[in-house]
Parts: sequence; C-alpha cells; structure tokens
Amino acid sequence: MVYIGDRMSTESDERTKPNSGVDSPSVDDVTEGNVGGNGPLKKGPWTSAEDAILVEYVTKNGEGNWNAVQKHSGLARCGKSCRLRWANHLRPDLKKGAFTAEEEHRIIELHAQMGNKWARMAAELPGRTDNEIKNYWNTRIKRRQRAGLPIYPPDICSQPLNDNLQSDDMSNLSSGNVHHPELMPNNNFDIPAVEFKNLELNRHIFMLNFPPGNLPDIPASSLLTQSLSNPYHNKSLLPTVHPSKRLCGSEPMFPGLNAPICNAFPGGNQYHFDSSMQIGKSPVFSAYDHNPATDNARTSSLPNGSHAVLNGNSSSEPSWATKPELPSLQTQMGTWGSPSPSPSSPLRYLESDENLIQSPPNEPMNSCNLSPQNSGLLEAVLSESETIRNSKSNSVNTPHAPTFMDDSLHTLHETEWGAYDNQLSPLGHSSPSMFSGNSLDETFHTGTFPVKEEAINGALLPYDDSIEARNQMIFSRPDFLLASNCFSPVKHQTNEHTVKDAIEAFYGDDLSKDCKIVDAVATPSTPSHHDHDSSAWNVMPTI
DNA sequence: AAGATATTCAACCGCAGCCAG
DNA sequence: CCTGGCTGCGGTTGAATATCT
Repeated sequence: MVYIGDRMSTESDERTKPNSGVDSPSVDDVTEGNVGGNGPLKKGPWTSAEDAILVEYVTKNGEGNWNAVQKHSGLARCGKSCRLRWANHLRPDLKKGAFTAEEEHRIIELHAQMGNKWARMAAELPGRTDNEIKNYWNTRIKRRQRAGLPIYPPDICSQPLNDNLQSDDMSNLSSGNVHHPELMPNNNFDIPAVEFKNLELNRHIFMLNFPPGNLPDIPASSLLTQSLSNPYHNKSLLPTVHPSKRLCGSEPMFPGLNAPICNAFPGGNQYHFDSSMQIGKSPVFSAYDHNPATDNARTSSLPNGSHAVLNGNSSSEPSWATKPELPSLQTQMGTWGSPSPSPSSPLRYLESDENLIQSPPNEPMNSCNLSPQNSGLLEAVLSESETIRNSKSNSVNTPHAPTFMDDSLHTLHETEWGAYDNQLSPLGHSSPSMFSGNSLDETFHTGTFPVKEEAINGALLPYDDSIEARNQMIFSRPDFLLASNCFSPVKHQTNEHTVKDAIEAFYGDDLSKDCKIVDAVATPSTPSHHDHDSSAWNVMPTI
C-alpha cells in the first residue's frame, strides 16, 4: 500500500495490522517497492526493519542531515519522518514508560512557566520527548477539565503569579506594558487558563464566605455589589463552563445571553448584552475589571488573538473550546492579573494526578468586601426572583445568611479544606467562578440540593460518612449545578423552574440539555450550629 | 458478549526560523 | 537581499486500545 496525499491509503498497511511496529521488512519492501528509490515515501507506522535501518544509519553517521537518510540508507521515509522517529522512539537515551510523579509535577511547573513549549519542556526532562510531554499534557488537561479541576495547582500558579504581578497592576496591563515574549505569547487560548486559575480562586472565596452548611441566602444586590467590588471576583468572573457550552450559537461574546438575557433584564441598557458588549461592563461576566475608567482600556488592551471570544471569533465552536492549550501563567497574569494567594497563606496542593488537596488561606480575604454600589438589569430581575422566592417560603432557606463581609467565618482548618478539596468537587472549583460573585445564581437558590454522588463523574470522595452531614450542603447555585454537570430539575424545589429557566436563559437549551440531570431532592438546609465556628466546616458538600 | 464511547499515542502536517549559496 | 533546503516546533489526526453501557 502506498500513502498518497492523505494520511494513508485504503489498503492494508502496518497501521491496520495487529502487530504494527514489529512488522517484517518484507512489508515495506513489497508494499512500497521504492526502498532506496525516489518513489513515494512511506507514511504510517514504522516497522522494526525501518527502525533498524534508521538506527544503523544514525549510529554510523550521527544525527542530522535527515534528508540524506533516505538517499543513503534506502529508507522510504522522508527526513522529517526519520527525525521524528529517531527523536521520539529510537534515541538511546529515551526513557520508556509512564511519567513518574516527579516528572509530572515538573511538567506542570514547566508548563506554567513556558506554556506549550514542548520542546523546551522536553529539554528540561531528560529522556522525554516533546511529543510525549505534549500528549501527556493534553491528556491531563482533558481529564482535569472533565473533572472540573484547575489545570494548575495553585502552588504552581502562585509562583509566577506572585513573581510577575505582585501589585495586580491591571492598568499597567491595559496600557500594553507586557511585552516579554514569555509573558505575552501570541496565544489564542489564554483565557481558559485564567479561568482555571480563577476558578480555583473563586472556589476559595466562595468557600471562605460560605462554609458548607452555611450557604447564604444572599440578596442579589449583595452579590452584584460584591462582584463589582471584590478584586478577586472582579477578575474571576469568567464563566467556567466549557466554552462550547458557555457560548451558545456563534456569537462572539456571550451569544447565549443575547436575547434571553436582554429580555430578562428590562428597564435599562447599562448592561446590554450584545456582541459589542464590553466584558468589563457586564455585571455577570466581567472577568477583568469593573472600574469604569479602565474597562475600555483593558478590554481594548487585550492582545490580538489572545482570546477567541474576545477576538470575535465566531466559528461554530470557539477555538479554545477544542484547543486545550494553556499558556504560561505569566501570561495569564500578565494579561488578566488574577490575584495570587496571600504569601502568608500559601495554598498548598498535594497533587497526585487528579487529586488536589488544598489548604485554605488561614486569614480572611480582605478582598471580600462589599460595596454598596451598583445595581442594574441583573439585579432587577434577581430582585424580582427573590421576591417571588420569598413569597413562597423561607423555610428552606438557610437561617443564617452571612455576607461576604463575614470574615468571622473564615477561620478554617486545613484538614477540612483538604478534605473538601479532595473531593474534587466541581462546586469547589467551578461554582463560584462560573458567575463568580455575581448575583444571578443567588436569585434562584432556595435550599438544599443533595445530589447523588454518582452523578459527579466518580470524582468525588465522600468527605463525611454522615449522610445527614452531606445533606447539609446547599447547592444553591445554578452555576454549580451547571459546572458540576449535575444540573437537576430540582424536584420538590419551590424554585425548580426558576433555576432551570434561568440557566437556559443564560446558556441556552443546549447547555441545559448537556447538563446531566441528577435526581436531586430538595431538603431544607440544616442550620449550622456554629456559623462562626470553623468546626461547622466539616459539613462538606457531597455531590 | 457486543457495541458504543472514550482515551492514548504515534505519526503527519504546516509553518517558521536558520543558514548557506 | 533573495531563495531554497533543512530543521525544529506545535497542532492535529486517527488507529489501536481501554472502558463503559
């Protein structure tokens, strides 16, 4: 068989054989009929005979001059193919086998520093090839994305974050003062990384403010104002739903929002959701900054091609929906300026592949301040929803509704955090960040949503054996429900329709359909007896 | 057990940089 | 300076394999 033009011919070849890779030389000779000649070059899997020829040639002549291999060795392979085969499989110094934990950690570190510079990363990992690393990374982030986990553990994130943007100087960024090529790779996939980063930050913020069992009944306005005043939230508001789901249709910005949301927010144009909307002006989705003075600058300062969405890439599927590349965190910070954890309260992650064990900040995040400012379309609708909700019943609401200012809640035990994080809860990672401090979600929440564990991808480990304790977790946030792929019709909930409708309004039916329905049963939240006691935090969400 | 779906990984492709002529 | 060849890099593909239903 002969490969012509496309990847492979229709004939049987090594690739279709059960033992491809150890084929006899005769396969090549017969099928190619051009060994050593100038005929069409073979493609596809290498045979052991070809390997032997290549190894022999390189042994004699050394690496390089790959195009000469075909001429002199008789291999019907192009120089590129020879180089690749040698570099990825035949080099004597190659390590075989799976990456060690150490190597994995190194890869994560390197990727945080370099982005998708596989060759450079490979240079730092003796015996490993760029292809190997690339494949590993792509596999890894796919897994983590599925699990709703951040790509980078914060201990890795925080280093470059702290190093590169200690002052969170967004104005500097907005003025385009980030020029270092490593900080500003021309990379279309910056934001997803930021999302994951922010996702993690938001989780911390959320958990700081709302210990499980104490999820608040927060007025929409509070969340709105919080989102607008809280530096963390301000920079962490990108929805973390998979972009392809988040973005309905082909609108470049927040397409799914256009009609439904605009219609849902009457009486103002401040937050008009259309394709020309500036991200920074969205109370819900502003991921960057809410300072009106800098909104425009920051939005416009985004590097060209830095983000498909921002670029108005209107392809049916956002390119970053399918391209998992995550750039250097330096880039992330340089571009978006997510705050890093307090140096005094380092986030300690022990990562073993998918498992993150994170210790909480041991001091209040003073960034969680409320500002009385702002209102708008969202709030109007949210208030309306709130009113409806309140008119139905207060019984399912948590009696204690801490505000974001409630720093007394913030004392946590590391072990509790660790346990929480160890569950790999999509809530933990995704919930806060999807709307990240915006208020929309809060509008719809009413009570407790115990969710079946099995719904969550098997990624969760039971924190607490007590079913009762589990049931204390309030899944009040539709963003959580979405992000965790466990959206439920929320049976028995007074607001069941509100939640689903709102989500559909925001994301479109496709997303709602995408979200796996979980047979959730509403249960009144169990009031914590230690709202201000960290011991209450061992009531962990179980999804 | 069989089919469907997901995952892995080797290999290809196109592009860009370098360099010699 | 231009051109063409070589090399390396990063993205993508798709067969093989594993896992799920």
